[in-house]
Amino acid sequence: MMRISKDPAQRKQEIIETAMRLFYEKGYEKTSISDIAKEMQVAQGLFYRYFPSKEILFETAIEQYARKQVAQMTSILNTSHKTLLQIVEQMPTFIEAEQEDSYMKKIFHGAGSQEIHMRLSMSICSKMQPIVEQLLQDANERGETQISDPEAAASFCVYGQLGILLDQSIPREERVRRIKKFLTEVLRKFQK
Amino acid sequence: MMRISKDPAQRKQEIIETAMRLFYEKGYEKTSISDIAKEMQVAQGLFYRYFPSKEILFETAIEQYARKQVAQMTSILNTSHKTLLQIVEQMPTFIEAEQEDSYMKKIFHGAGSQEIHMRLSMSICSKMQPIVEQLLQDANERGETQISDPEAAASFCVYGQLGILLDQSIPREERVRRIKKFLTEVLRKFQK
Amino acid sequence: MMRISKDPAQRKQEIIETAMRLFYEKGYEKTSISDIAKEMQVAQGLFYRYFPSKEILFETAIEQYARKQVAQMTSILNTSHKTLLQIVEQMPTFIEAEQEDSYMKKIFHGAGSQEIHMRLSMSICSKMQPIVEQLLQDANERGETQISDPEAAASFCVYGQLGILLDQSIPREERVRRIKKFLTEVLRKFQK
Amino acid sequence: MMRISKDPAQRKQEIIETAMRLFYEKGYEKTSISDIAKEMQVAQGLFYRYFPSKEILFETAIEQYARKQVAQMTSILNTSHKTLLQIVEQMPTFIEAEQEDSYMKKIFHGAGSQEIHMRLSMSICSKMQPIVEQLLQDANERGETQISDPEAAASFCVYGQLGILLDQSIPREERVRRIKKFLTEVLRKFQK
DNA sequence: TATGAATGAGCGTTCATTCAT
DNA sequence: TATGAATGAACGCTCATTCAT
Repeated sequence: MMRISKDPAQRKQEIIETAMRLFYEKGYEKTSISDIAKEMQVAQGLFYRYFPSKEILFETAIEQYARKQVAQMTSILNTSHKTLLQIVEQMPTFIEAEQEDSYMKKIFHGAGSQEIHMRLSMSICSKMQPIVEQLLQDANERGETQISDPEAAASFCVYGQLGILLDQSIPREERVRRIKKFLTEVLRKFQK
Repeated sequence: MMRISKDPAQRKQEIIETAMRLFYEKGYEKTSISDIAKEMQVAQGLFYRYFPSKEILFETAIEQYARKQVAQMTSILNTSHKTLLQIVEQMPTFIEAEQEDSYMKKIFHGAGSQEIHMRLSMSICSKMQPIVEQLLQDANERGETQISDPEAAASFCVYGQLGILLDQSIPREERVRRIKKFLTEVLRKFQK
Repeated sequence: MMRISKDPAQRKQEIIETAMRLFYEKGYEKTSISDIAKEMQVAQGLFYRYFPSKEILFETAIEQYARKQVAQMTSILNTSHKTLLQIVEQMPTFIEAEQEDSYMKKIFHGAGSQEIHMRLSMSICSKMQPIVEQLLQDANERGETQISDPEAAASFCVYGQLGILLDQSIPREERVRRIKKFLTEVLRKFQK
Repeated sequence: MMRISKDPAQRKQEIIETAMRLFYEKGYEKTSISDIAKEMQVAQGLFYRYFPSKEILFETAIEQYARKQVAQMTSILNTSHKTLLQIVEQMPTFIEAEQEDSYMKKIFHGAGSQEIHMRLSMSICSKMQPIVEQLLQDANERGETQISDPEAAASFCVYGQLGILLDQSIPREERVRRIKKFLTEVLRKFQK
């Protein structure tokens, strides 16, 4: 086979993306290093120049994807001061936070490995919770709301979305709309 | 090895329990049928008289445990008519719904396979959501509350707990207390 | 399960027949003792009261079936003195020698385990060869024919049929007809 | 263990030959992949780089050996025009068509797995029949013979040899001699 | 005689990982 | 940096056979 040298960072990224796509399509355990190498048209051994093991790759990939999603979702936060209601309105949800990632487009829509789906969702949630908690505290301090347990509240705000989000019998936009509507409703009740 | 015949139903249950314990301790993929057999002091082949495959055992076990938990949690429901507030107060949570199950005692407390933990939690949540949704609808019909989207609300009530529940830096009873307190608070705001 | 006692000889025969049917349908190696027991609606352990091992059963069954077929084919021989030509005309071939055996009906017609098919054919051929050899010697002695190497001739007469017999693109009766016609033709040339 | 890389084509052939030898010595089912690997002093997993399954290896090997044998037997055919009698005289038989193949030398001589022997013989016969049929038709067309059913005749010529060939009580050369003598005798009778 | 739960050895196959080139 | 043949340890699963009842 022809030998193609690439920029290491780029190669690494290529591996992560190919792997995630396959992990999502077939599941982690059912995706072999050989599958990934075949897909990339590259020798199996090359993999071990970039990752010490399959498991590390998996963690790295999940982490990277979760981070990307969180970055997307929080992209509106730091630009200016907003009320919670505005944030709820404007913040992209899990679903909307997808863009160019070829496989990400599928992940909250159709079938695919539930395993990865869940794992990624949980990773995203655990990253979002402290961020939301801070938002709630800030709102409390601004006198905008009166929430007695911001940590618990953040848990409900973040993880509470999962039930609707994972319900694939509801159309995609509908899910987002209802989540936002519900959060808005609750929020109003917590405003002074 | 000595040959000990047992009642098939009992043997099957014994397999489920041993398997779940090991799955929880080591993870699904890292627990081999051989491990389970060794733990039971039984021939490996015996397993296949009771389950056609490891995967089926897994599904069966998760399903059984989820069902048990849900039964526990909903045990107070059918006895009499109660207000939502009473239900929230009295309903056992994930955590409290543990009793005799040798391994269940550990699962929401200490370490162990996140994988099984999550999988079980999700299974329980997906079973609880429609039940809670019905409770909310009933309360609406009784004129007790005014919740515009009971399905979304149920999602937040059920899945929303996960963030707190999974936070092992908080002591166990504390977690339950805070969840109940938060739910009660929100609920009050939705009462007419 | 209900316990049904049967005449041992009958049970043994029942096992042979069930086994042969399954061997034919699925192949020897792919048929398990458990399959046979299930098919007979009988406990697995029962098998070992009648046969010391699966392999012995197989040999016994092949032998019995081959013997039956040979008996069929040679049934016309001992009744009276006949010329070779008459014998060829009247002798049932492999194919025609089938009767009541439910599975035998299929064996030389449609699909099924080539393995058993071949094994049985070979067993039948090896039993037929010395018989045919004797017929040829007798004919020589009667002055009816002049065949220099009756053993070789018998080999060609018996095994030679296989090519046509196994050719399932030719209709069943056609195969028999052509074999008999060819043998008759050759035979005529060997008559003085 | 030392790591010895070889040319893939050569390795594949090495596997085929080792496997065939073991299949012949012990039978197909009783030869495990592990046996083959041990014999080759190679890791078991290596096998699966070359063959997707044991069964495919078997078919490949039988096919290859049958083809080789047929090529040997038909090697004299295309060089020039010959009469059937000359062909019979000169054509190498099954037995003579063996040469360098280490295990082939044994196969038509001594004991060994009847199973492989038969399977190979049948494969060779089924390949030879149409070739012989064509030879007979050509002879008919040349006016050399008058054979009414060349297909049936070919079947007898090819498969008919099996009885003698498989009779291991007769010395090897003797078997060949008698087959050729018999075929010659019959052939003469079919000449005009 | 019959049952069927239990045994235990072994098999085909997979795959993360290594290493000579 | 890249290759891909080779390793070797497991693993899920099957099944002929045994034996307590």
